[in-house]
Amino acid sequence: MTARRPRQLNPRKIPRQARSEATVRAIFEATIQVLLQLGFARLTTTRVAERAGVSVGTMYQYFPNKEALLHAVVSHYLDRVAAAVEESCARTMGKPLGTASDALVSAYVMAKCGDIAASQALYRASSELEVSEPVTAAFGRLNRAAARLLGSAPDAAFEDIEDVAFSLVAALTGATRVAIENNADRRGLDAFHRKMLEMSRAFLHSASMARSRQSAVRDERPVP
Amino acid sequence: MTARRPRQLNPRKIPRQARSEATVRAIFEATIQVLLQLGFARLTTTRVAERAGVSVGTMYQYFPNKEALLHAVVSHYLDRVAAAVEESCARTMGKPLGTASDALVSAYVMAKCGDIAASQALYRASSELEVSEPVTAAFGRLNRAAARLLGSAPDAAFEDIEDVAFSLVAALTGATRVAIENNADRRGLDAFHRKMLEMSRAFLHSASMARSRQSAVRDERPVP
DNA sequence: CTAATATGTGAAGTGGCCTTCATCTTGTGG
DNA sequence: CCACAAGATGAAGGCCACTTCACATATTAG
Repeated sequence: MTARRPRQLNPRKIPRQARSEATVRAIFEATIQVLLQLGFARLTTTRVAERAGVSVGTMYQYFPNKEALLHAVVSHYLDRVAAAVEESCARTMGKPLGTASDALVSAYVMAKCGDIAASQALYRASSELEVSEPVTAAFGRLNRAAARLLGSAPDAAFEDIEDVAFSLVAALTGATRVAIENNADRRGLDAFHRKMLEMSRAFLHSASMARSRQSAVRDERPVP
Repeated sequence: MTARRPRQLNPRKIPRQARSEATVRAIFEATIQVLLQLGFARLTTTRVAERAGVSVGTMYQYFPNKEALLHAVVSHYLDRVAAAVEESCARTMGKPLGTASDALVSAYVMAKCGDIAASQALYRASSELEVSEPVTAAFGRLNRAAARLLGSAPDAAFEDIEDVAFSLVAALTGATRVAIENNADRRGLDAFHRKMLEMSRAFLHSASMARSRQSAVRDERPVP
């Protein structure tokens, strides 16, 4: 419940030389690799450092503790996904509903499937260990982007955009998670992608039509 | 990947007297409570035993290790959810597509929301700690039940029932997870429930119509 | 080139948690 | 009522991971 942060999560020191930047990158990648190969339960600071080719002490120079490490890795990854979706939404503002729907779905699915290994690894990490805050933040960004996009479609009108956007994004993100966890091969994911395009379009048209019918009865004046 | 099971997961002993059955129940409930109040990372065998009002040794008489405990709790919970959905599907076989869709969605959402606390707690646990096997099993049951249900609808025909069922169940389960994790109040969940009913109907009708159009073109002979 | 600063090292300390087992208590069949 | 089985106890062992810190090495500035 309470998003308490009893521990320091900010980097203890920021990289100033090229050498240390490479170190931090190596630690990031090592974290994902360990997560993938050994799972969260067997991810230890020593193992990550070893895999990254640095000593444990080095790791603790940039991340005050293990939790901060996971937090950083998850946040960095979610940032990229959210940014990709936001950008796609921005490019599609004002387009018809079907186009907007496709853009939203494809941007998300492709961002997640661009690096399936990383996605799988981070689903494992993000689920537990108090990293729920960056997950919630990223979800909020998707939610807002979707709501704005839907609101901008000229051929649609929703009476409860918030609920529609929430449900759509929940279905999209949740289903993608299930698909990636259960069905990692490209073929299955392609089929899944197509079905999600269809599901989103169908849902949005249905939700939009419901409004049209009602508004046509209630008041006739067109939207400004 | 490999579903290795290096550790014994079966109960070390099964309860024979009423006393011990109560003990096991108490341990189950204590596990959920600890999970909810302290999170997975701080769930320890000692704490669960303490909360259950028994000693650690007692716990180890029924569960050979911590992992087995979590496995048992998660499996038990998922069994109930899967059974509820299967039963609802069985009752709805042969009904029109819209009815079937509603039954599937409502059965799942209500099973999950019946005990929101437990659902939240178990989402935390099931994500990590090698309990993915019961999750996969339950998902498979839902998937098969959905596929059979869709196949039985007299007013629908799908060219790829497997993909449709998979995507629908993925969206349903994934979205519900997101909703429960993000949005625990009853009001929001009710709105979510309604939207999922709408999404499922819209998707299924769309997927079914696509088939109708194609089959009408390709061959005219009715399905046997 | 030298001092100052940034970065890297890894053995050792510390604490917590899982698990065991010798022993005690409670229930049951004869 | 007794003996045997089932159930319960919890202190102690052992293991393992996180984290620290005194010291070594590399880089940069002047």
